[in-house]
Amino acid sequence: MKIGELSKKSGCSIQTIRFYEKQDLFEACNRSEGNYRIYDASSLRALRFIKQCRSLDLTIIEIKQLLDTKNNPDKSCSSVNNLIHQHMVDVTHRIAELEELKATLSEMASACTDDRKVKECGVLQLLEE
Amino acid sequence: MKIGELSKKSGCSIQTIRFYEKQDLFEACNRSEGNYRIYDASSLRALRFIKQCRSLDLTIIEIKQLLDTKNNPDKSCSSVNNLIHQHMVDVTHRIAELEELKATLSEMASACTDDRKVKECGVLQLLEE
DNA sequence: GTAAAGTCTATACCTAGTATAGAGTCAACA
DNA sequence: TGTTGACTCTATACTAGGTATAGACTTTAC
Repeated sequence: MKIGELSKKSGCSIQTIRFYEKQDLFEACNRSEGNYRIYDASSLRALRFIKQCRSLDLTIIEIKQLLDTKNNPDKSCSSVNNLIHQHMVDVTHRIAELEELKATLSEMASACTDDRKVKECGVLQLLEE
Repeated sequence: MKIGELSKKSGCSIQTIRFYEKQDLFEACNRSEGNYRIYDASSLRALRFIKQCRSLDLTIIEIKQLLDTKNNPDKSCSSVNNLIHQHMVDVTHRIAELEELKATLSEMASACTDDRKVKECGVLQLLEE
């Protein structure tokens, strides 16, 4: 199949597929006579794996590490587990930050609920502090 | 005061201050004979306002809009209130996304809690799906 | 034969800065 | 007076993960 079909089947845009290839995340594939990229079912599986990882917000570098690990089936998988665990810690931390931000924004919003003039705006006054 | 002092007093790095100036977020100031930027107390106030806004995760464009609004003290402040409100909605939305991600990661982590071989790793198996 | 759709590479752009190189300025000290 | 060191200047490149374009080429359909 050509890149357009792979794009539709995988849900990744054509540019993204080419981008992953350039990042060495996705193997450069065979080319047709006219220099078109030609993919098969295994390309689709590989791309779906990458997409799954990205949906977990793993970075491209981390995904490369995972792929590298996958190529050593007899090694320990602890690095994989650690990666996921560390990500969970990071996400938890980020949620806490955003909760704090939300509280600040909420406080801010309640400083000026009605329609005033700019010079009397409670929100702007809080921002000045 | 020179940029180094402003940097220390504001907590913004020197590069960031120059970056804000280039983005027209922060007014280009007077220069000394030797072409050094010279700031005063009002520069510090302006920079602190920007920093406060950035800590709320407002974009540079949004901050520009706020500054523009601030220059019209007799206009309505509703755009300011809307901005803060919309941001709260966005942050709430982002938190929900991250909570979902966290749940997925947690499920994933529990698929392989012990130290196995890569080919038996529960996490990698889930990632293949 | 030709038009439209698809693909190719290369490049620029996005956010909000950060990091660097290479040059100039200024104050203090010998 | 010379020089050292700290500070500042501009310009440029880089970060992450793509997205968007231009201009050329290939393939398909009528």
